[in-house]
Amino acid sequence: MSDRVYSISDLASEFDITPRTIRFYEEKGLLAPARQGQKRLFSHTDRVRLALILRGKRCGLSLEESRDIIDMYEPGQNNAEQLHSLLGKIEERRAIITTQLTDLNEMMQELDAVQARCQAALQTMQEEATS
Amino acid sequence: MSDRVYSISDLASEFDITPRTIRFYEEKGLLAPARQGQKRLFSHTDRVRLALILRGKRCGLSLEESRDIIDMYEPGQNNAEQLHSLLGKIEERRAIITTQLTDLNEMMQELDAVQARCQAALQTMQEEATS
DNA sequence: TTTGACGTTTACGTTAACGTAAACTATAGT
DNA sequence: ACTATAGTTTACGTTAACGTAAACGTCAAA
Repeated sequence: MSDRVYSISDLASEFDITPRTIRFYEEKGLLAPARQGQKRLFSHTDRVRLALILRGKRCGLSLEESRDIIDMYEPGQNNAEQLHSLLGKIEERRAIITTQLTDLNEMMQELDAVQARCQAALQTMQEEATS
Repeated sequence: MSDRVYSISDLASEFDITPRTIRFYEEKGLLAPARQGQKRLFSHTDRVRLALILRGKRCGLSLEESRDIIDMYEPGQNNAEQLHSLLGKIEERRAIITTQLTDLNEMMQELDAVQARCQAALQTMQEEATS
């Protein structure tokens, strides 16, 4: 377990975001870095959480959704009811992700088709030019 | 070519959105339905465009991004420069989609892992109860 | 004919996710 | 001692994507 710590600007530059963004995530309860005096000290696990938040953003998740998902990853409580609740949430999220995967694959295929048409059109123009 | 037309509430109820949302999309230039007097008349292709917008939303696209992509699907201009520009945009979007697919698959695997742990924990509880 | 269902425009309100600026602190280098 | 660099809090500003409400038109059914 590396106990390397990161300053706020370390993480900001690494993930290409602003310190303001990181403070905002803390304000919203998505991060809870340690402090040294007033300064924030980010641990390795803080860094991982930030990466998870940003991955969520790339997938179109809101910060609240990202937090919900990240919370799933953590040990959490043990009683049966909560475990069942968690399993339910996992199924919900799985359904959403499945839909997204389908949507993205469709978009990808459509882009392929458009690309092919573009290239064909350019090819035709080439031939006309050399005729 | 079915020339069936749809009212605003037809589409709103079909796609489970409000008329306000549809008017907003028109205001932003994403839709341009015909008119019969003041009333909007949506054609089949309007309906398809709306479906594309909503699919974009499910993938986390902004309305502007959705419009850009939908515009790609249309015949558009012919000159070589514009075709090259379009091919460039297609590549950009393809890269983003590829990243999203990777991200989503990662999330899916992580959900699988959490699910397995949950089920194992429940199983353990079951066994303890019957011992 | 009046009521209801459906449509319209106009315009202000709201939430999320930050941006931006002010005013301040702390510390390392010259 | 002075300055640069990096950090802090507080607070108001901004944009996207609608929600909500007001005030009105239209047309068929009771």
